[in-house]
Amino acid sequence: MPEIHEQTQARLNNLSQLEAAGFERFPYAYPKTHDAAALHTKFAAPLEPGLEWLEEKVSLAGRIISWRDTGKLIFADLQDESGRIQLFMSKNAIAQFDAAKFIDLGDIIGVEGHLMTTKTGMLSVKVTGFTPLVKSLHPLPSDYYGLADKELRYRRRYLDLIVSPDSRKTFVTRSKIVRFIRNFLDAKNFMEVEGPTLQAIAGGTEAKPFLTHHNALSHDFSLRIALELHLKRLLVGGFERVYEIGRVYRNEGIDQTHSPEFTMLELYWAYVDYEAIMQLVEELFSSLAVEITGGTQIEYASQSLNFAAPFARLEYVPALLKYVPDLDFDPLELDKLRAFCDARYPQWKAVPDYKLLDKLFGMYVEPLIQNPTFVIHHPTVISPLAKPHRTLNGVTERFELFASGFEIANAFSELNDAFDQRARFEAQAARRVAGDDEAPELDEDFLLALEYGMPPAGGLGFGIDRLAMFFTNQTSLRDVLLFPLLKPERHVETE
RNA sequence: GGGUUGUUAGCUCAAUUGGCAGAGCAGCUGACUCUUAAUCAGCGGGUUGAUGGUUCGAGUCCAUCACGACCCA
Repeated sequence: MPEIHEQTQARLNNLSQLEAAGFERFPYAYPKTHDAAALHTKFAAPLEPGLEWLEEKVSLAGRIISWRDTGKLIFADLQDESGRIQLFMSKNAIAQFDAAKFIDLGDIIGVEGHLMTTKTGMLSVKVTGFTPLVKSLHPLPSDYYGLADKELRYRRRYLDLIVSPDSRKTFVTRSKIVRFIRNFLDAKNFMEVEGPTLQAIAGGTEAKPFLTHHNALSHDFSLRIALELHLKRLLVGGFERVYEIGRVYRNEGIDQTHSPEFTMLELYWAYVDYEAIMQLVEELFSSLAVEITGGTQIEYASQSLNFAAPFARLEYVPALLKYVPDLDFDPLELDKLRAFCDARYPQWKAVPDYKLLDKLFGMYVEPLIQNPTFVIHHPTVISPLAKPHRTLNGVTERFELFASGFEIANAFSELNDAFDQRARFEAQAARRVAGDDEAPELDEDFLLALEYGMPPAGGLGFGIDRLAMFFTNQTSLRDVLLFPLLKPERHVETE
């Protein structure tokens, strides 16, 4: 049994006192008529001092986050989802006034009364009756200092949300972003669908999957690492505009831009190519910027980023040639690239040849990109699901949107040549056999679908979380995830 | 995986060279009918993340471990 802390005991005693005064311990409902923000909107400051609107009957419910007892008059602040409002509790207006001293900071209570202003003109609820709804058995973090301990903020997000209005606002904005995207796509006649999260073969990108086991089927499954391959099956099935917003899982490390579980959006649009998707992305992101921030110029990590369409374009291979020092040959000749890198970047000896391209791009080009920019025409070897470029050799009709030095979207004209796709899967499978545990195994089931014929299509994927970082000006992914993955605290065994 | 760094009361933080573990808020008792980080008087509250070591003496030094943060790969 955990020891009962002094402060918890005091609150339990107060709960008993409230019960003795005739209050229920755990009431079932409370009839709210208003919330705090609506009242502040209706009665906007500045207000005259000493007003009293007897006819403005209100009832509110929320958490007590501040309590100033001056004897026969108590001022308290009530916080509900919308905001805060001051309670004015006068002994001669409340029958149960003496029981109010058993209310603790952090308790959730309901109040009824009418509106008034104080001597300083502050809008308050003059309380005529109150109902304790639930007692908080622990003190809240200081309302003044907030919750500074990041670990505690992540582990007990509810406390962070109670005491940090900024944190609460971040998650409200994130929700708005997702809603805006859904409305945007629904207006363009995209259909939202849901693919399986438990998959026999986790494909659609290269990442190490989480493994799990289904008992009744007696088979191991992977958690999905992307949404791609099942959405494409739906194009084969005849849906022409589909999207999914869903959680994907990648068994990799955690840092400021990576989380083992995160939310992706992928969409597929039949009969268009990557140019149409680029226009869609420009329209979506610039209108999203306006929706969330009021304009296309957004502040992120002390830079100003311009999300006004059209976005700049930067070709992948020419960018490498321009920005990688001493690179004076076609980097698609991987043998030469290997020798070049072995001489200059010995730390990459273990990096497979084809990944050197992205290593160089990440080192020399990505950090240069601040304003939203389409990087286009990625090499085929790093784009196993993208259609070859219709005129350029060795590259695909692909683009990635970068901003502030990192990727925020990835899209291409989708490969629908089943033979080409099979060859690229075989190359991945060969790497898997050679020990690359991020390379997926050959997905025969998906190839069969492609063999029935997938219409030409453009596809797009982006991480909702990283997008939320941009539009809430957060530099850590954890701060836009309500419950970021943390290692469980190890409690010392008592026996 | 490597480097740096953090963990002290419910919360936010102190603690000099290794020398009695402290403050503010929160809590408890009392006062107070216009406060808003309310104020005033008094009182409690600690396995200094864990384990071991050095030492007359460890929050402080050393080792290992746990959980974070930041930087790098």
